Amino acid sequence: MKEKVGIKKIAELAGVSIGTVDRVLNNRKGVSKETAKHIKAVIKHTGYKKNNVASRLKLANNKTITIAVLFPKEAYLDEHYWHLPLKGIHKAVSELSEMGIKHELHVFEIGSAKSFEKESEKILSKKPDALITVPFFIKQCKRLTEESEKMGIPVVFIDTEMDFEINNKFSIHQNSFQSGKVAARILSQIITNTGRYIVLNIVSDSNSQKNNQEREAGFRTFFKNEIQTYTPNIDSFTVYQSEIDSLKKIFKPLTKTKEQIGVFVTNSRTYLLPKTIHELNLNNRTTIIGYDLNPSNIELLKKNEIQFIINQQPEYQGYSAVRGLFKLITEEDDTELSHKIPVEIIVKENFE
Amino acid sequence: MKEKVGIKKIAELAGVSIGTVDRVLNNRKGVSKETAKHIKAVIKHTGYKKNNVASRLKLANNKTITIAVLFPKEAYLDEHYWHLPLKGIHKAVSELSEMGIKHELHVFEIGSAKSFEKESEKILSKKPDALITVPFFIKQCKRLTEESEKMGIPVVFIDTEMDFEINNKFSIHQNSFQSGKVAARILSQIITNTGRYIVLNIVSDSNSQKNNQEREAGFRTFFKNEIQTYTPNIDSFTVYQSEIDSLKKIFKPLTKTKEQIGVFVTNSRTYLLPKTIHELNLNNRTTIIGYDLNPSNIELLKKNEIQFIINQQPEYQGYSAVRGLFKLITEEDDTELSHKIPVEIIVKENFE
DNA sequence: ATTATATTCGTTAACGTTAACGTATACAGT
DNA sequence: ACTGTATACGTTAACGTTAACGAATATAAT
Repeated sequence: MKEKVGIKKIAELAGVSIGTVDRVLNNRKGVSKETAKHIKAVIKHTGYKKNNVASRLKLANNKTITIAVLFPKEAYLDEHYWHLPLKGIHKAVSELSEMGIKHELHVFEIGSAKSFEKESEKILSKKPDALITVPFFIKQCKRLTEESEKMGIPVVFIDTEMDFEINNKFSIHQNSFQSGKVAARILSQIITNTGRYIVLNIVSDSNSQKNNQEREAGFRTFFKNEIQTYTPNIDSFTVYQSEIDSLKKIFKPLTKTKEQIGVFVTNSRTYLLPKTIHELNLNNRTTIIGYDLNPSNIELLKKNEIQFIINQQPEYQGYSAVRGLFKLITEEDDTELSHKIPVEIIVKENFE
Repeated sequence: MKEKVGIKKIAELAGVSIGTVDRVLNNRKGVSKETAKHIKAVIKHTGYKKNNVASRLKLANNKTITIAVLFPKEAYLDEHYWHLPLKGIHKAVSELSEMGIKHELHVFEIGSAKSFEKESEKILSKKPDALITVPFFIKQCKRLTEESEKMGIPVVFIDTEMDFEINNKFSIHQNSFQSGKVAARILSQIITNTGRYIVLNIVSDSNSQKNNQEREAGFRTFFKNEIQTYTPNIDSFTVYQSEIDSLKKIFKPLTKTKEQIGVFVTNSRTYLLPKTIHELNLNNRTTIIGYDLNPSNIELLKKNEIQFIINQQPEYQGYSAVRGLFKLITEEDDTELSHKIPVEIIVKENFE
């Protein structure tokens, strides 16, 4: 049975008032060095831990924790992928609302680094307690983290891996390399050594390619490390979303063979492929694995025109970003702010 | 900007003291019918919602929420499956400990309905605020839910589906039927129409067979509904764990063919199979899919002697049972107490 | 020496909810 | 009418933390 020790007990043991104890706990000035040292010793000795329920009750109104969110403007749209992490953020914030926490959504244009820069400046000028965003624009994100570092504002990047190194950065995302390996494992079981493998990067203009590259690297590494018995032929293609018709050219040659085809689409634009596959009548010997449960992908999964989707649990990412930040701010514990999202495989039957 | 309305505001608006408001909120006696009605009207009108932070701060010491947990005694063992939901329970309880919540673990013998009965009686006599357990013994669980219903103690069953119907029951588990279908989907992609399918029930004496049956039913239903082009040969076998050597008899005939073999093990004892497969030299054309990430299964997955594991997120089940109960008790919201656990497919690469 | 200014600390009133306690009124029984 | 006892309510002190306010003492400036 642990003694419940609060600020009062500490004060009593140290022979000072609770006011003074509070001063050292929240390191406010006004305490002599000696007493501070003494009180700290008592605190350590008793193993005192702040009661956040009491603390937040007191602070909820005058010191609300404000979490700024900087997302692509598509987050507003119900049907869009970016809505999902936002939904998770909403959920966490509403669960914690009694603790005095709120969030403010700012949006930027996916294609415009300028708009990202502008909004991040606006956010920082408001001095939020924390920031959740997405590492799309390398240079701007670097700046942002530097600035917020100076201001003592923690930043959490979600969803995408960063191709730059910053200490003290927080990040919640799936390991792209690993997910590529998982995709390869699945396809390899189905296609085996008798079929063909195709890696498809369907890109839009402005995206960070880091994720795609890592995913492909993982995919190829799997075959290198795990498959000793044969060396499969893996062809990679990059297709711009604006020139999606070129998909036909890629798959046309395959109509002449009878082999199994395994396609690994390295991002969420997986839904752009099935039409072509269908038109070329390849659908009964093609297995498609891609990313993300956006409505289009779900639809095609249900129709069995996509066979596997790798889910990144975007809603959970937003949720745990908020939960993690709250823990960081209220108890200086950042352990929940840099975790890996498991690679989740989804098939048609997951929706039944 | 919502007006923050607390008990004080209600009192002011209703022209009574906060004491009286509190009395109607917690329906304690001592309020005249008229004033009660009036106050209730004001409450409804303002959309008042209890501040649980304040409430729990006040109540944490004298009215701790006690959650009884009745688990197989294997839950004590780190390496055992039943340790995982318990771990989740621990996590949630520790997160909520400041809110004044604790749990008490009681254990029963997996083989003994008597011990389950005995412990549940012991638990009820202690009048906990809630109970989390496992629906192993139909009759005893029925009794238990009836008794606790009378006493107003909510019960949450986790992990396993129940084959009995009780209203007002809470349950957190995976849909077995669905998981069987997912397993079938995966195997069907790999084995196709050229190979053989085997469903394996490795049972111990006393287990509820409900899960196994449902999983097999889902598995078979998949082929019935989804596969029009061929009718695969699916053989089912039941093997007692104590007579595990009989596995050899089952698989011996297959050594004479060259076909692909897909084995669906309907429970967590999947780890008992690979040895036999290996000994019969079938491992390079056999795909095994089973359940649960116990250490043995993980080991074999890493060695690629099991190819797929369906995870039921047992830790999360325990976690959300506690979270859900807390929400039920503190805000009469039971929405989080009857949810489905998604079917999660795990492969070797998930561990890298 | 006297006043001004820092430094160090204790006191106290909140935050919103709870419930024990106290008080006022009504109504019963004698 | 008088006492006893419900009944209906208000008052108040907690829960643990926070921080504004003020008091006391020390140090510096004149």
